[in-house]
Amino acid sequence: MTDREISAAQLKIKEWYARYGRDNLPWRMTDDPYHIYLSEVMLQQTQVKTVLERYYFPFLKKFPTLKALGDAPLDEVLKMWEGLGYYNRARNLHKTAQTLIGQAQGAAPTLPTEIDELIKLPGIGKNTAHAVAAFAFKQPVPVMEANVKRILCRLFLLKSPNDKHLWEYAYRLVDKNNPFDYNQAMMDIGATICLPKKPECGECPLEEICNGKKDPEHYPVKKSRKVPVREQNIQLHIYDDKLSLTQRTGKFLHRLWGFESVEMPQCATRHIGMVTHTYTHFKLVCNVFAYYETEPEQEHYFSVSEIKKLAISKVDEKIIKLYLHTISGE
DNA sequence: AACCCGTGGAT
DNA sequence: TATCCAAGGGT
Repeated sequence: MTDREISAAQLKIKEWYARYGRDNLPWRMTDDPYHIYLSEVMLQQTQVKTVLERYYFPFLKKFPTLKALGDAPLDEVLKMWEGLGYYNRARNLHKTAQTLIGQAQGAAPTLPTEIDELIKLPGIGKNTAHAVAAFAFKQPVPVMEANVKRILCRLFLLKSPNDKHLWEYAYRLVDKNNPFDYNQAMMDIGATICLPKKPECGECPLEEICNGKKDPEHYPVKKSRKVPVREQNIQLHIYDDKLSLTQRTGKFLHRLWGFESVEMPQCATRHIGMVTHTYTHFKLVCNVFAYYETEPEQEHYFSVSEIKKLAISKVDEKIIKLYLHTISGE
């Protein structure tokens, strides 16, 4: 594209954004870098609707500042993240807040304004660093996430480009006079018009210059993924109407409370049902067994109301639900 | 570079 | 119901 064509496209984008942009997103209406940073992390691989309706406001109410976040116990942060998934994000958020508190030496902690400093912080990759720089600090840099990626693939007929290539296109197109509006507009166009399936090219401000408008769904090529099934036996240790839960230590669902799997359930257990849960890379099928103990054999036992205070993953929530359903039918 | 890491919206 | 995939990052 020539410079003239790029300028024309930027003008179209700007005009479209003024009329159709999503102007009610709270992280667009604040200047607080911490709020913008939090939204960017929450929105990683997560839809706007989920963050907006269930997580953004409660989290900020509980942790209004970087200082409040870093000073809080990690388990409280995880509890506010419960159900949002990719829990490493919560851990890295907490770690980053603590790092910045340390660097502030008693003053109020602040986020760095430069991309090369932002990207050193855990949980901030190239895109999030660019997003914070553009949205919180008005720097003339592009973002390059799922929406922008799809638009670029269609504009320039890219089937499976690498990120380096995509960043080159993104830098060429960004409106350096209006990086905030430009980037927000690109994400809105991707989220509302340039959809993965059945994009509405007739409504798109970039239709004239788009090379992929004839067969947009061919760009980019979608990769199929197969989801292997894993079977597990879950043995509930029950003592005095309380359940034994442990805090996970591995990479998967790290630090969340839940039930451990066993090779073989002990004798004197009762099969109370099955629970399935589909993750991105595998499907879990759990056979759940109840084991009633006459004296405590595990470390921690929790009543139902005590469990509600712990951060628990969705599959363990399903197991608890099955257990409650079982005992209510007795 | 390929794989791991969660959950739910949308169709 | 099954499938895709979302404001990605870490390893």
